[in-house]
This record gives sequence, structure tokens and C-alpha cells, in this order.
Amino acid sequence: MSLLKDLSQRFGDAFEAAGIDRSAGLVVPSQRPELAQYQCNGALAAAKRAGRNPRDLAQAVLDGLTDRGIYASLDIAGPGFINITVTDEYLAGNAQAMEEDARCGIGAPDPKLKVIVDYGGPNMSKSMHVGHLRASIIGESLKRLFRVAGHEVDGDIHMGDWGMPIGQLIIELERHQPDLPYFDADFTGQYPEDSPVTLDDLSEMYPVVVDRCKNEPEEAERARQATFDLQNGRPGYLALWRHYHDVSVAEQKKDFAALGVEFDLWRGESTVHDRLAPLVDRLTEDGLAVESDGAIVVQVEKDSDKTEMPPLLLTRSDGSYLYSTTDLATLDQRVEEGYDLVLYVVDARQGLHFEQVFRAARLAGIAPEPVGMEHTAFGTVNGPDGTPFKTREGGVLRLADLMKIVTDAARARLDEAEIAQDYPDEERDRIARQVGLGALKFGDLSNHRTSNYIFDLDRFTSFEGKTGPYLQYGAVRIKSILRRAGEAGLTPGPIVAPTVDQERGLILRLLLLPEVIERAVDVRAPNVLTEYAYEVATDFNRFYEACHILREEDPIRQASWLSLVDLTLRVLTLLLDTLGIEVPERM
RNA sequence: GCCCUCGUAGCUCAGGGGAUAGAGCACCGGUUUCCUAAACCGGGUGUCGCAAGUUCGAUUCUUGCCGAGGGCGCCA
Repeated sequence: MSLLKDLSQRFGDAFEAAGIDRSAGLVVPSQRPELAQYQCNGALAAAKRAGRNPRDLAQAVLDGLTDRGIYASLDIAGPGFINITVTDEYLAGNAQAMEEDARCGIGAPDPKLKVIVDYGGPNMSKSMHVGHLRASIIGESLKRLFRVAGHEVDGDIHMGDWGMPIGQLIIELERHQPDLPYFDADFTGQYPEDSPVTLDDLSEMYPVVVDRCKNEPEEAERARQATFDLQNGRPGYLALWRHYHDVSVAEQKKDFAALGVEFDLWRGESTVHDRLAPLVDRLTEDGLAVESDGAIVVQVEKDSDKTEMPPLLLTRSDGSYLYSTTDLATLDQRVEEGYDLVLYVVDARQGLHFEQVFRAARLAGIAPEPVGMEHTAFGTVNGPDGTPFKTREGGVLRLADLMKIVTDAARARLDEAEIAQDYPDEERDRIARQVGLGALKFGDLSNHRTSNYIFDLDRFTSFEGKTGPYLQYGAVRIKSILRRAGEAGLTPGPIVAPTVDQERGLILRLLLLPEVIERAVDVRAPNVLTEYAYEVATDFNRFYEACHILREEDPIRQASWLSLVDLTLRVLTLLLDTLGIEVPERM
């Protein structure tokens, strides 16, 4: 059990003995570290409900505490705060228990959930730009976070591969190469095995055709028709779709791998295409889906709505399907597969869409009440003018280019460091990539998920202060110590009571890990982890300055410190890994 | 018009019913015969957008207003 849970239980017992609900015993880290290590505020809130004096109640709680030997001091402050400081022996015992636990004290979740994280995947045909950065790394981080917390988790890219963009790309290719067999409805032979286009071709074609469809209604109509034909199984279009799909996936697998993003499932809208018609039929038979202006819709408004809620569109008036349809069908599939919680890591601007889909899913019984559906929204990356970021040339910044910029900056920093001179080129390249990506990911993830933030290249290419590399550097320092200690034949031993402030501070920090993980899971926010990881690294760096492990003469103390930094390294590595940040061996 | 998100230090951002609201950057200064100085130590700044309300206590919750961004049936 974590230290905070242990203390909370002890105080809960004492509150119960005083006739108050045990939940009042919640113990949290002190907001005034110079006064105490922990505090319990329960007496304040409980006293007024019970009609008692807060300070008297706090005193009664203190009187009712058992095992008083673990406390170094207990006192009542101000209107009724209980300030708690524990003994160094108690701290050491908790740290030792954490060091011995394979999960660093992170408890099992209750209940354990089967979770699917939908990263709001990219459309086919588009190479990734900075806009995709947030969905990818926030989604990846949340997936890892839930896994670390003990849940069963799958990450699904959920590609946008069955909607209007495909129809648009079909008519655009036909415009360029009308003689290809895919466009001949009467063609009965074998379609070519090789794709007629590369992803670069698709990337070029896409904005052109989107623009034309916007300005020319007849082109938009053709794209709609092509989408409809594809969705209804026209063989040439299906064959072409397969090519589009394969070249897109091949490229995206490379991009995501370079970014360190690993999907368990490479599904997409097309995965559920067989379920679309039956789903619409079913909802129509149930009377839930109705015809409206030629389209089929589900009315999702509630009496409690303060404003009109537009219906969810299941089909266009031509009978073709939209992403609402595929999202609903995908949800249907996920519930069948036993997922308890679905997280949609998608741009906040799609909030209304998800509200509609979730409501329709509840109404239709697709997702019964216990199944959680959440739009884990994230904000936009803006330029200095407050609107979505564009490069100086007015285009989008490609993700691959951004990664090169940060890697080059890290390499330049490495060149300045004398210590890196003798590293093999291969290792230097790897370090540059790890550090650059570390800066990039930490910089992005340390913003709160939902807030829009201003794109600042300097933030992603600076490696000092509150940055990813600061954390990596802390971990590297520990690896160096452990390496040298090993060479000197030193071995870690039991963690003993701390005697130095910086040592005590580090232990106090490390012991908070289980609650930090819980909090991050609760609010689905990686920045809870970045904040804590920075504090851990800072506390370690202070300890490092104050306590010279290899030079320490007392072998008991030295062995204890080796265990302490080993635990620190495990915690840091766990946090960085959850953030998707790698730790080099040296830097 | 309605709905959603946001408004915190010069800049970029955290935080959150509790005591004295934090960090990085920037600026000034200090630390290296010692485990990696991508580090550490010191130096100061706030009408927490404005106004009411709930509360023993509000920057945090509620409402209204102002400002920014976004969304509102056949795009995703």
C-alpha cells in the first residue's frame, strides 16, 4: 500500500472512532512543506456538518490515532488543519517496500478495465503535419498510462478511409489517368498489382480536388457518387481503394515508428463497412432512425437541452455513409469485443459530433450504460497570431520536417559537449534523435491536453530547464553512477533512514508515484506526469549535488543511496516511457 | 443567435474549495582539484479578465458580463 493510502487509512480509523465518516481521513502532501510533510483537512469540512468545533475534532482525531511511533510530529494549525510529519524510519521502510515492488507501489486498478484508445487517426492520403502531433503523442501516452495503471489497453489508429476523401481521390485520379481499368465499369480482368500512385501523389491530389469540390457543385456531386459506388462495392473502386490504403499505411507505419508511436490495431472506418447497412436497417426498424430531407437521421436531443441539438446523420440523401455511421458501427464492434471504456483522442472541435454519436449509441443500446465513451479532446496548435499554425510560407509544417529540426538541434548541442566527442557516429545519431524527440514530446505533453497552445520552435529545441532532456539527463546521471558503482564492486543495500534534507526530499517525492498515476488516469492528462517527472528529476539533481555516492565512506549509507538512485531511475524511466520518451545510456 | 473551451508574472504555461498562487524562459550574480555544468545555488514580479452569488474559507464552484478561439444535417 502506498504511504498516502496508509496514512489516510490510519486517519480514517481515527475519524471513525470520533464518529465521523472515514473519508474525512484523506491525507495529502502538505501545501506548506516548511511546516509539515503531509496534511489532513478532513476536520474542517466534517466539523461543520457534525456541528462541532474543527480544532476540537482535529484534537479528538489525533487522540484516537494508533501506532503513534511512525509520526515525528502531529499538530493542529489554523482553523483545523492537521499537519503531519513522519519519522525517517517510516519513510525508509516505505521506500524500501517500493524498491522491492516490481510495480513501484502502483496498485492494481479496481475495477480493471478493457480500454481502447482511438487516436483519431489520420486520413489516408495525407502526410502527417504538426496537427497530427498532438493526437499521436497524447493518445500514445494515454494508452501507456492506462497500461501502467494496470488496465488492459489497445491503441487503434482508426484511419479515415471510407468517406468522401476517397471518392474525391478517385475522381481526381480519373481526371489525370482516365484510361486506367479501375474506372471502366465493364472491366472484368485482373487489376494491376502495383499502385498507380504514391503517397506523395495522393498528398498533392487531395488539396486540389478538395478545393475543386468546394467551388464546383458538379465535381462535389461526382465525388459523392464515387463514394457511394465505392461503399456499394464497385470492383474497380475497391481495387483502387486497396492501393490508396496500402501506400498510405506503409508510409504512416514509417512515420509513426519514427515518432515512437505504436498502434495495436490498424483499423479504420473501412473495417466496419459490412456493418453499416445492417446497422442503419436495425435502427430504422427500431424506429430510432428516421428519414429527413432524404437523409436518414437519429434524433438525439434531450429534454434537458438548453439549445437545439442537431440530429446524427446516418446516411446522406443518396444513401452513402458518413463518419457518423462508421463511428457508430465501430462503437458497436468495440462493445461486442468487450471494451469497457473507449477514449477518443480527437481534436476538441469535434465535440458536438461525439456528443451526438454517444447519445445515439445509448439510445440504440449499442453502448449500454456501463460502457464508458469519452471524447478525450485536445486543443489546437496555434501560430503566434492565435490561429492554427502555418509555416512562414503559409503551408503546414510536415511532421517529418519538424522531427528533423529538433534532431539537428540536439545534434548541435551534442557537438558542443566535449564528452560526446568520442562517441561512435551511430550512437551520436541515436542520442540526437532521442533528445530531440524528448524535447518535442515533453514540450507538447506538458501543456494541458485541452488548452490550445502557441507553437514555439524554441521550446522544442531548448534542452535546459523544464524540458524532456532535463529528465533524460537525470536518468543518464544515475545510469553513470550505477555503472561506475558496478565497476567498483559496490552493491545496493537496504534503504536506511535519510539524514540529509535533499535525500529526504527525494524519498518524499518518489513515494507519491502511485497517487500521481491515479490522478493522471482520472483526468486522462499526461501533463500530470510531466509535472511530476520534472519534480522527481529536480529532487534527484539536488540530492546528487548534496550527496556524493561513490565517495561516501559509510558503506551502509552508500548501499542505501545506491538503492535510492536505482529506485529513482526506475521511477523516472517509468514516467518517461509512459510519455513515450526514451532514455539514452549517456548524453 | 445558441453551445463548447479558454482568460493566472514581461513571454510560454502549470496549478486548484484551504494557510504565504507556482515553474521554465528572459535578466543579474555565484558554484567545477569531487559520481556528466543538458546540473546546482541566490536575486522579483501578480487587481489569478470584470462583477455578483454559494461557503467558516473562492484564484478554484455557480451565474452574468467583457475578450479570444472553436462548433452548430448531408466534410472528416
